[in-house]
Amino acid sequence: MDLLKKLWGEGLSASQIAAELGGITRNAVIGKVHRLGLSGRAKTQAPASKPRRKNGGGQGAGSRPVQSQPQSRGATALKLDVEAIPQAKQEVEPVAELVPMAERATILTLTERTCKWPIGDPGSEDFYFCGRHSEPGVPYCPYHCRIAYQPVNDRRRDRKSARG
DNA sequence: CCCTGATTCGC
DNA sequence: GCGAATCAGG
Repeated sequence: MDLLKKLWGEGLSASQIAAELGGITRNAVIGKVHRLGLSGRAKTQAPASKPRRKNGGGQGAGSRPVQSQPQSRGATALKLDVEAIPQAKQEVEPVAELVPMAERATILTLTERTCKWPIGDPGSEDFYFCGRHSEPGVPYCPYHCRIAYQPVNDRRRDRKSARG
């Protein structure tokens, strides 16, 4: 079965699907979705009267000088090990997590550049992802990067010293 | 700025 | 048929 069709049906965005499938761009996903005739989703643009190519009479799309752009588009697969994240979190002592509602992310809104640090109990309604900006390809925001990549021993030492 | 889908068009 | 480039909207 076409995973693409499935995911699209699930309501995932094109970029999310592209990341999920890996190796393809969101353009490819959209293009395919269109060809499959699945495009009609929660249409954001009802009026189909949107003349593209403000260029004029040229071939707007196909004739751009693609030269210094071999494949460094958005083709990077997300490949986020979401399942591994909660486990890593267990090693972290209760951090005072507090992400503004506006910045929070759900599994559906994570992208290459959103922090995927899980907050709250997975499965609960209070569960969400940090969602703050991270460098493209980097799973966490700077703040959570420090936590995530900090040696476990360091964290434990930190805690032990508090006991006495 | 970042993201979204839509469209066009060379391959 | 595929997908990159481009566009347009949020």
